[in-house]
Amino acid sequence: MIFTKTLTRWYSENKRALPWRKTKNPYYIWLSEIILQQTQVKQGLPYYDAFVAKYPTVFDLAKAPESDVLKLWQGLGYYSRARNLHASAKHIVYKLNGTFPNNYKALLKLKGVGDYTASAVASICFNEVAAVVDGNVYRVLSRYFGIDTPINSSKGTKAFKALAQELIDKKNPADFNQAIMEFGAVQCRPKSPNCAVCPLKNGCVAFNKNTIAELPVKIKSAKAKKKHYNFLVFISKDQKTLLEKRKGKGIWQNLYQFPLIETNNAQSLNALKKLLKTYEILKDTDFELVPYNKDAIIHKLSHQHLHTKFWIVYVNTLNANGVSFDKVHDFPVPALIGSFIEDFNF
DNA sequence: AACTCGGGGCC
DNA sequence: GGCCCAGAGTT
Repeated sequence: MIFTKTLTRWYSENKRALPWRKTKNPYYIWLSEIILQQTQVKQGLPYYDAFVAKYPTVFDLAKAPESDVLKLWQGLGYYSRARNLHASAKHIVYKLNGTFPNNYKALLKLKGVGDYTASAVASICFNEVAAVVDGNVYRVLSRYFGIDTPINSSKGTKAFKALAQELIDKKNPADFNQAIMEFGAVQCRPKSPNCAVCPLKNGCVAFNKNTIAELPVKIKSAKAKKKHYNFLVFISKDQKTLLEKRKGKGIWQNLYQFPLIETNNAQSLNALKKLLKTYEILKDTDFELVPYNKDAIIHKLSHQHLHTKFWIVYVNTLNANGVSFDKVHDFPVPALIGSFIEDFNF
């Protein structure tokens, strides 16, 4: 088909030189695909290099403590990717005897590997004819074929997967999959795509009907909820502070933070001081409370806007859980906390 | 089918 | 402010 041929030719002439394109080692391809989930190449690239340097093989990754893996992942977001990456590395090493899964069905069983990643690794490393469907593929196909089925409806998911599977180059699935994604990222961009020099514009329905800007169609997601976070930055006279590990289901699982008080609205100095007097750690001890930032820092996540204040709590001593200032940098923390730690200059 | 999970970059 | 990004897992 002309679409498939044109795309693979375009790719051979225009592909970017990226480190994971120099190898077919499934460990490296898997690693790159996990890092690139919901993440642009520019943002993921330094993390890929860092992981390859620190964990050159799946055995090195499997041996590492989870906390080290999260530390290296710090700042990239979607931390379940790091936790699942590590868990799957351990599974491959200790349950599969270090033999990497070598087909779509087996890859799909790994934690953190869904339809997209299983297809990507299977096609790139093992030449399996498994079409990838990511954000780029949705965009390219919806425009070229003029499809307005919402890409995030169950109907759309199935339809685009089937279409991609039909179009994939059966002789060279690896290059076709990478070609259509690269084309979406570089040429058929979400905003201001470069239609002027597009090799597919003659057959592109959206280009010819001038509906490029309307495609792909996507069902809107709910607006982000506003939350109020008050972080307590304890400072003791012997240069220690407190960090706690986040547990349970929510954001930043297994990362560390300063003790947090979530409130329904912004707190004044006096209101927070009152709250702290009943706070377990401070029940019978004197403390001094000083706000660090006057205006709340608004940290934006996909589904939450965190209106954040850091409060410095001066105390005489801390219990055995106190963390020396020079150790603070060793903990994996969310970007929001990391920025504070840098700014505060522990 | 809807919701949750990050952070950065663009308009 | 809204949208997007080499998506996956849970409810």
